[in-house]
Amino acid sequence: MIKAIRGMRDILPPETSRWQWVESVAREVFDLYGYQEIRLPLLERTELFARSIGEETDIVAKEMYTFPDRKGDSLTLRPEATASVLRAVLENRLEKGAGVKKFYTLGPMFRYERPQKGRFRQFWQINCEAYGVEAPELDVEVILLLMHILKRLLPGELRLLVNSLGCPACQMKFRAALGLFLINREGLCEDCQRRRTTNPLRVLDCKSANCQGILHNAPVIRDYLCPDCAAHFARVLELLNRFNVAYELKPRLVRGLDYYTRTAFEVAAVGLGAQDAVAGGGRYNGLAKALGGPDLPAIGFAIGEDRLLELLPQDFGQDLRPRIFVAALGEPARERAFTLVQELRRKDLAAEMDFEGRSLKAQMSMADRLGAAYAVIVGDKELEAGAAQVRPMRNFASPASAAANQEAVEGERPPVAQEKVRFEALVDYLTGKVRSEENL
RNA sequence: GUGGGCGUAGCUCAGUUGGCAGAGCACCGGGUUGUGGCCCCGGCGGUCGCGGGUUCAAGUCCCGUCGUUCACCCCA
Repeated sequence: MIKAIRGMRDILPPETSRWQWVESVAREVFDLYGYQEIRLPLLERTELFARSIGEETDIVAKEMYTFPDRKGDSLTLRPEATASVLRAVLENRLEKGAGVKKFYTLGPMFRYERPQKGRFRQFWQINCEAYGVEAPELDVEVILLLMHILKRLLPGELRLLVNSLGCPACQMKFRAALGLFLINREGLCEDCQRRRTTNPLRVLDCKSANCQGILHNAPVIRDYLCPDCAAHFARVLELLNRFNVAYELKPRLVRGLDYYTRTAFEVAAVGLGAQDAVAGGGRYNGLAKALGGPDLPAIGFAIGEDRLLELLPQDFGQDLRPRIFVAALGEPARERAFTLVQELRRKDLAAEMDFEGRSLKAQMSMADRLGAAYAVIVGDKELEAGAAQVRPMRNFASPASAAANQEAVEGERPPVAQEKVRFEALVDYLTGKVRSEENL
């Protein structure tokens, strides 16, 4: 048997309905904040990611699905969406004009990593990007939007972590100071000794307790922010306070992509294991220019949809149960039932029936298992009488009442209010019943 | 890329010192010549991940390999 390749999984029903639910909520909130959807190719020129994410990052250096196409051009399955969105915006001149330009997109990303809890080689992101405005109000609006989506979906506690990474000038000063600090430190773990040269910022959020101890007196980026960056960050925090958004200042928060500037944030959740970041984002004012475009302020975030789904309660999702199950006995009745099912569906009522000529008992059992609200029974007797039996199916909701019922009637079938309804009136009768119940 | 755990029925898992491959759930049928939840009876269902080796005999021991899972690393 051929199986799915490593790190790639099938998302199956009923799980898919939970995904649809999440996506519909996200779309609603995006609408509310004035964001418009943009749909993008999954493949881009390798150069796009190398230049935007950073040659030295792990993502580019060892985690991309990169291969030559038939012509020999180097292509890459997108490892993230930001670079693609910006490319599309610049290519189509969407940044032109006054005001903030707001976009969202969602879909699969690809990274060649070792799979583990909450980490897949194909994973899904819900992505938000806003361009053209430098004001800290936009930073806050984007964070509010993110928290809005998450709070509508998740009952559990979320931690919003916030930091400022400054502008390139601040970063240069800070890197120099950090490098100086690290160069004389003894006792850093093996990884950090490597990071010291490859990616010094990463040393800051090493998980080793030992390293954290050593880093206790390390320089903090906040002390290296230029007056503009400091003012921007102060304003962001002030507004978060004003809107009662709980956050934690995390001076050591750095992000894995080189393009971030100023505001950086992350949302962590409990219950996800080691991969506890549900969403992350920040400002990336320099990226458009780095890609050969204009000077374009930008900010955005990505939600890890797979991880988000992991946190959702099991009963989240749409009700996919059919309203009506039509049980038929004998060939003429099946013929009638098939017509009835189509008529119900034309009235937008979910209806099902059996095509295999199974016993009435088996069909009733199917109706129950599918969760139908009503079973319609059609047999020779009903055809002759010109009226079908309509049986409400949800009388025995709880196992307790089922047991009580069983004892009460002692061997006899529990009394169910089963009605005879003439075929001509059946569709209207059923639509009426179901609609009135749904409005309760 | 590194380290540990685990691969047996559709699912969750048992399987003793190597000796006839099991249970629960699910599914199908019957208990009711035409009525769902519970209960009772019966049935279907297996390349024991794959390849090699040791042995009279391997799900069990050995080697390899693939997958999976958790952690490191990294990130959503």
